[in-house]
Amino acid sequence: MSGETLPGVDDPDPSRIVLHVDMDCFYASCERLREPALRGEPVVVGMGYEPGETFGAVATASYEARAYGVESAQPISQALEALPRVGDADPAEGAANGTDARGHYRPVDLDYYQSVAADIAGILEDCADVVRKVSIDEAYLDVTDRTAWRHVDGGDRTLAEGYARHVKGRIVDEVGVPASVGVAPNMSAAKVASDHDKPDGLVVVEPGEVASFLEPLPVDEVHGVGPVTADQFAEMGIETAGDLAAADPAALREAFGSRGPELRDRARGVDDREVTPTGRPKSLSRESAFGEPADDAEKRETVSALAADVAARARNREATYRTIGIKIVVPPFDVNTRERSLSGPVDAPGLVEEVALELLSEFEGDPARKVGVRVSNLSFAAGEQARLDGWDDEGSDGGVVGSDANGGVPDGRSVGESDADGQVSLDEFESGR
DNA sequence: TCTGGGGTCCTAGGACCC
DNA sequence: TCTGGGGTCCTAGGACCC
Repeated sequence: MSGETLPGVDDPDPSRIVLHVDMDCFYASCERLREPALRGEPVVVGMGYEPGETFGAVATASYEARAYGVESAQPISQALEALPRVGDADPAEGAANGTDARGHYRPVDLDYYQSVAADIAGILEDCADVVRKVSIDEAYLDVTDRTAWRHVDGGDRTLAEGYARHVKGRIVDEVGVPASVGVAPNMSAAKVASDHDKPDGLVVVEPGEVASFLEPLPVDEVHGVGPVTADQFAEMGIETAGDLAAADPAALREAFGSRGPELRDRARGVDDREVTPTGRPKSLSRESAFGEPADDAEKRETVSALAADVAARARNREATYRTIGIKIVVPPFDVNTRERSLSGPVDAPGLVEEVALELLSEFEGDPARKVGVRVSNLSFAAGEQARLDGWDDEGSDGGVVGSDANGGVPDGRSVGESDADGQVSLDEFESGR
C-alpha cells in the first residue's frame, strides 16, 4: 500500500464524468403527455386525492402552479386557496392570488408515470455504462467512457456538455417530457448542478471548478442538509456551502457524528462514491392516512389491508422478509414504530397480518392519524432460496403448513432455520429476543 | 405550513456471546 | 460475586430525500 495519494485531499479520479438527470415536475409532465391541452397551464397532481375533493397533499406542481404559491407536500386544501380549481365557482371575493387564475388538479396515476419512466430508463441505459436510478424521476449516469472533459475547438464547450445535451434531447424527442441535467466529476456536484437551473436546465461543472461553483450556494442546497441541520449550521455561523467547506472537521464530527465531515466534503466538492447500479430494495412498506383520527376497528381494518398489500408486493417481487413492522402516528403527530424479527425469511401474507395486528394492539385506545405496515430484512435469493423439500407444497401459495395456538395459519412457502418438523408456528418464527 | 407516501441511512441502548 | 473488552443483532427513533 505504498504510493497512495494523501487521504481525503481530492477525488481519486478527478476526470470522471457523472450526469445527474432529473425530470422536471415529472408527474405534471406525464399528465401533459397524455393530455396536451395542459401544456403551459398550471397543473397540480395530488396524492390521496380524488377529483373534486379537497383531501390529500400536493405530489407535484407544474412551474406555472408554483408561481401562485403551490408547493409540493402542501395540503390540497391550501393549494386550492392559492390556486382555485378550473371549473370551481368563483370565490366570493375573487381568488386569494389576486387574479382569476385557475389550476388543473389531477390525482396521482403511478402506473402511468411508471410506464413513462420505463421509456426514459431505456434511453438512459442506452447512454451510459452504469445507471443508478434513485427514484422514479431521477438517475445518475457514469459516462466517463462515453465522452470527455476536452474542450471543443479550444472554446468554452466541452464534449461532455454536448453529450449531456444529446441525452436530454433524446428524452424530449423520444418520450416528450423535459429534464434538467447536471454534469460534474462526481455524484454530489452533478446533483447540485442539475438543481441549479431548473426547469429544462443543463449545467456543467468542470473538474477544476467544483469548489468555486458550490461556494456561494446556501448550505441547504448541499445534498443531505435538511431543515434541522441547516438550523444547526446557522447557529454555528454556517450559511453557505463555502462556510461549511471551511469549517473545522473535528467540530463537525463532534456536533453531527460521521455525517458532519461527510457533508463538509460534499460542500468542498469532494465525493468519491462510485456510481453503482440500482440495488435491490431493503424494505417494502405501505401506509395510509385517515381524514379523521381512526378508532381501533378502523385501525385494525386498515392495517390488515396494508399488510395484505405489502405481502402481495413482496411476493410479486420474489422477496422474502424476516422482519415485520408497523407505524402508527398518534395526534398531534407522534410517530411510533414497532417491529419484530422472525427466525428466518418468509413469504407469508397471513403472518404479516397477524404480526402487524399484534404489534398494533399495544396502541389500543389511541386514535391514529395514520398507520403503516413494513417488511424488511429482505432476501432475493431467487431460485437459491432454500425451500425445505420435506414439507413445502411445491409452488402452491395457499398450502397450509401447520397451524398454531395463536390461530394464525402462515401459508409458509419459506423456511425457518431448522424447523424440519413440519410445523410452522408464529412462536417458531419469532426470534429469540 | 399542521403533515402524503415510499424509501434510505445513522445512532444509541440493551441483550447476548466469547 | 465481581468483572474487561470486542462484536453482533435487535429495536426505536430521527433526519433526510423525492
